[in-house]
Amino acid sequence: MRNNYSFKMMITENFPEQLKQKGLKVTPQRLAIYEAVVKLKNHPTAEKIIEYIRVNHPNISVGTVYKVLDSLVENNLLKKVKSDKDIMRYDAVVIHHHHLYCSETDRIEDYKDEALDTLILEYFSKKKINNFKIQDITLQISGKFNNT
Amino acid sequence: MRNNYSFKMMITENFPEQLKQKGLKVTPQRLAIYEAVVKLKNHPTAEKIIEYIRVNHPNISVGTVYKVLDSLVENNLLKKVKSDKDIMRYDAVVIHHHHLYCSETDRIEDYKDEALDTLILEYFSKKKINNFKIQDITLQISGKFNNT
DNA sequence: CTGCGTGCAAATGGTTTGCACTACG
DNA sequence: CGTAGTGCAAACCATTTGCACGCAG
Repeated sequence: MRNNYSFKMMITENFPEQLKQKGLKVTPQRLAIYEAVVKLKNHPTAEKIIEYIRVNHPNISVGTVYKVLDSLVENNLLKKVKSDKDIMRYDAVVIHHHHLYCSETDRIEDYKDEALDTLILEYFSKKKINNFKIQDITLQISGKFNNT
Repeated sequence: MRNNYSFKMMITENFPEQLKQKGLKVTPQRLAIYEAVVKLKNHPTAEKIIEYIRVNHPNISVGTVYKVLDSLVENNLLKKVKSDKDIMRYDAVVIHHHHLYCSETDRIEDYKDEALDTLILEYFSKKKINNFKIQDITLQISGKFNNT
């Protein structure tokens, strides 16, 4: 977490072990679904995940996918991402980071910037908000990707 | 927009006139729905809005409420607010501002802070994001309200 | 045995859509 | 007339739920 360049690397580190630590059993369904979220770029919807795993696991049911996603989010192994649409999307990067949104293309990219975080934290260490205790600040940065 | 203390005041300014400017007809339904969003604190859901207007307008239908909300959002007279749940909520404050979230109570408060905006803008005027052109930055500030 | 995890299908619930009707220019 | 706006009810669709089965400890 100290180095920015590799903040996405930890997402695949020993997922089965993390399941065990949380008291969750290691099942083919959970492995497949987690792999789908990691491999699929652009913060997939449940639908995309189902589509992806169906190739190698045609028998995993829709209900199971939602149940697994919920339990992984609850155990902080995945994160839910709100998009402009009212469809939930999922993110395998669970450490603190921001998001770049393009409303035209529905593309969502992770954005980590510790200098920015520090700047904002410093600001709020001086300026308090009335009757509110801050726990977390996440930026939604909207704009356009340059043809990539 | 220059003075912070009154940033919520403009929301009620001559709504019928704004409708006309956008080429929308002034109807009792639109007035009632807009009034509901303004009067109801905490960024109401469609359900809360329906509940509110039902008292004085028992015959406005659910479909109409959704259609009116959509058209007002499209014409920038209201804004959609994403909450943790997958239910849409609406905000009568359409100028740029941030949100304070309390996940425990589902409370959402508007937060305007031009000094903070300036700070962040200055930061990004120096540091560019690769392949991305920023159009808007919105903060989601999560935390807890102090018993108010 | 005990129970977590799964598959399946039905149910749920917020939102949308189609269509006929109305009011107003 | 012509059309934007509305009411109503059915449809939609992402997600949830209930339940029976299966597998591992």
